[in-house]
Amino acid sequence: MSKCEQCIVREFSALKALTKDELITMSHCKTSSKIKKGEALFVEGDNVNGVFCIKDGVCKMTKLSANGKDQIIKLTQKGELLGQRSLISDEPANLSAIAVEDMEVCFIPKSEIIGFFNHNNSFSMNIMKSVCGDLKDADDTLVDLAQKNVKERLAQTLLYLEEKFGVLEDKSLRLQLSRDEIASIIGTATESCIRLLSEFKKLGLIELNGKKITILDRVKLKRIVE
Amino acid sequence: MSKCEQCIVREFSALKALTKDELITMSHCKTSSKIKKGEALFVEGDNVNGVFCIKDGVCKMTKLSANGKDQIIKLTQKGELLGQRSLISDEPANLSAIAVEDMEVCFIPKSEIIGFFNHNNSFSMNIMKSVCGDLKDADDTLVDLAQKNVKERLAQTLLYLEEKFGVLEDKSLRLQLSRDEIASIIGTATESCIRLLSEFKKLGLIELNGKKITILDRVKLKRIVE
DNA sequence: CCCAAACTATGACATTTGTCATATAAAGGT
DNA sequence: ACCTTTATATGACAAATGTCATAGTTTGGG
Repeated sequence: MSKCEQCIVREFSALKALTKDELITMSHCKTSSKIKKGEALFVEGDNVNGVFCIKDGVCKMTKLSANGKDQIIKLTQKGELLGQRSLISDEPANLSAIAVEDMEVCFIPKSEIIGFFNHNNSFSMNIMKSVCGDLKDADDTLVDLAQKNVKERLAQTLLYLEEKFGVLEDKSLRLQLSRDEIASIIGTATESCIRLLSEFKKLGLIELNGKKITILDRVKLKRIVE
Repeated sequence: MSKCEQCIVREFSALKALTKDELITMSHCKTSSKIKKGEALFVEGDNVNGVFCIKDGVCKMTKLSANGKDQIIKLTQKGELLGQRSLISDEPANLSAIAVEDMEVCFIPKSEIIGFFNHNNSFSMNIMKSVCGDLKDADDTLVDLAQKNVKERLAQTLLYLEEKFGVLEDKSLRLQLSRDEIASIIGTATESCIRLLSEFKKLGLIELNGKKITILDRVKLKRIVE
């Protein structure tokens, strides 16, 4: 059992407000696990009963639409927490969390979090700010989905993936998603997504190499987004 | 200056957790005002510095898109609070709040709310649950925008307007929005919205009389939504 | 009461996007 | 290493949606 004190999650999440004593308590009640790419941390409707800390890897938060397609609502990575909303609302998960890379996570039971919540004002404030940040992001995404066309949304998503997850040594996007997953972020058919990626490639905006995508012309992509 | 104790907002919002003493304190620091249809309570980027209680009327929360069109993110009515997210995040408003009916509101300054927040656990929990509810709604709307077509979204919106705001004596929707506003909820061009309303009318699903919309066939509308 | 401005309605057409079919390429299990 | 499955790619076409034009209708201010 490793200590929570040095954990990357502490550095980037609401957990940074915890005291040394609280961290020690947490070290004793947490459970660590490894999740393989494609596996679910939880799915819509599950009672999560706690919060996950992502020590490594990336997962997609998805929701199944009536038409049978999954929509990706959010990508969550190393250093972030999962399941805060369910915990506060005291409701089953509204979204599924599926690993898009192999992950390492810790699970902290609800009772523990509630305890910190009630005794550490700065911790509860952090959690609330994080939920508020999610709400702002969701509202912004909602406007883009309603008002931008597919091409604009694709350009925006490529820039977002570069900004949030960075690039590899060869300059290609670090987070490698399938065409299907990219389509599921921008809310379009897989074929439309593939077609537009080909178009961007022909225009010299990006380079494609299997799953590797390299952004060649940020300025023109930004111009497409507007 | 009226008392807050009997106010409808207390009944339906996070304020129900306030004690008698807190309500009295609030009565003394609140400011009431009337907002005419079309006027703004606040706009994107404003420092709101407090929370609005809606005593009467309805307002739309909108965000301006890069293409110059407003997107309606949420409709808020009598009994609800406004501006919670900005207050918690300590950020300028992400959305504008514009009256779609004449409104009566009270404004409670930030300092007051923060005070309740720090001393009344059940109040802060209520506010958090309310923000979490907004997040869930936003995520759900996001999936609908991404995966449903305009016809499905229009049918869904009509049913939603009936459910949330009810009907008048003549069975028409109580909340009367312009075609432009309806289009701005479902994220489409005004003309498309008008065309589909005409189509629904021809199919006998609804009746149109100026701004009045009457739902005639809930079952078929639900079938369109899926 | 009248008039300008805003809203509603509809046609014609262009553009965007989705669907189906098919071919090739890549990935993963035994 | 082989084979099945899955992912990527592209064409052809249909359907959905946006845009522009125009006309009738309603609304609100003076």
